[in-house]
Amino acid sequence: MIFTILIAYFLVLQAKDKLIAHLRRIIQLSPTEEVIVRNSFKKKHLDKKEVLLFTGEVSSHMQFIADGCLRAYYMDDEAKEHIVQFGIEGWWVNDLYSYLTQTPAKQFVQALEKSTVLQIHRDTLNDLYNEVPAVERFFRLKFEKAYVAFQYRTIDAMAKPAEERYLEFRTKYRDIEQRVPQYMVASYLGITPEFLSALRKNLR
Amino acid sequence: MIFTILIAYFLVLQAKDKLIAHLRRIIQLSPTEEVIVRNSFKKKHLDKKEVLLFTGEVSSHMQFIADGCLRAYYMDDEAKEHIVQFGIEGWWVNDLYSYLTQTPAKQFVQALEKSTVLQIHRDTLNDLYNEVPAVERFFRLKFEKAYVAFQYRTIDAMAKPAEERYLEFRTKYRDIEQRVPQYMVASYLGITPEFLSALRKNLR
DNA sequence: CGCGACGTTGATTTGCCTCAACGATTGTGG
DNA sequence: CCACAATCGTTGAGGCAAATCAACGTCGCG
Repeated sequence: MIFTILIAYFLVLQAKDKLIAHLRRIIQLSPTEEVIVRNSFKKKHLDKKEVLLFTGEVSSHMQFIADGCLRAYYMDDEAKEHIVQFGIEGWWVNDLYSYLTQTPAKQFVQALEKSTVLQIHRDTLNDLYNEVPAVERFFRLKFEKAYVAFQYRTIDAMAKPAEERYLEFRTKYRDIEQRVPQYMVASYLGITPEFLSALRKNLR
Repeated sequence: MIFTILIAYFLVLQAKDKLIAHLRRIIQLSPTEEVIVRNSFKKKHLDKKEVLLFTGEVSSHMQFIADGCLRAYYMDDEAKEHIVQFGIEGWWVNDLYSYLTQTPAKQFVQALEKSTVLQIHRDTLNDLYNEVPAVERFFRLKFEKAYVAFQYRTIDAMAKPAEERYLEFRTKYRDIEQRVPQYMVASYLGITPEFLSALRKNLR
């Protein structure tokens, strides 16, 4: 019993250590600030297939993935899934539109493996921006990067053929490709599983 | 002569007033801070078709459009243009990847009309983030919004047929549609001018 | 006026989708 | 631990959305 508690506590530390290391790669934090940041996040374990955010809910947390693999996706009017984003250790995942505008989410956020995320509530984070300005800088830089990444994804989606996009996905996210089923890669790329299968055959 | 100078000075003020009003819609600025911000930007006039940033150059400024209309676009290997972004009064335009990573731009930024932009140098802006933290908040919020917008554009590009995307563009950017040639709208939507023409015929 | 920039039209081709069926794994309850 | 059901990947036939190519009409403008 005590042993289990110790292990659990150790896992919390581990997860938060990852977060702090992640932040430190981009900004500087004083020891005091580090403590404030640590205390602002809560750990949450997710089983495989567990849903962290449902369509229709309002997203109230930012989520850092300490362990595991998640996806954000939405269902169109024909009940087809479209994957917006994958996330693994060290990534952030959310329906950001819902979070920012406090409107019902259009996306699901779901664990694809047993995962651990660190959550920070919107109000806590907004306070944190004032208490620890470096955190605001962190997110500014983060969003700049994320914005650019999506810009390129958009351009690619419109201008490049599926095969090229697949090959780029492959080199860029080799770790992800091996952890998720192929039909999800297809969904991420905006093509059908059948067509991706055909593509792959062609590449051999 | 003096008269011209007076008009020019008036235009500078006008342009910077627009910028300040733009910032004030999102953040608060003390009178002192306002002056600092004003002095950080330099005005630049652009003729129709003038290029503000060439592919291969490194983008060193953020640019606020005070007046006119610009586009950011890139050329693929087959020398075809792809429009990444339009911008009119009150928008920001740049090859952000180049700006952030200080690598050669892949995009052109070009005026589609006689335009006025306010430029701030990267170094100046980075200093400004420290001097006037509200500016950093402004850009964090800006990029959050821009990120979400591109996320939706990506999803739409992959999941929705061209006709639907065109109709959405139309309602969302009616002001832009009327100011730019139709083939640029097609390029923005990721379709050929011929196909857009056919679509429009179909809609009547 | 004449030229270049822009929009349109039609014929043909192609990239990707739909639907249906079938193996191969995986996983799960009895 | 096996049997059976899901889940996942693959194949192939047929169809549609959008691209390509070529030609032509119409402006606005130097």
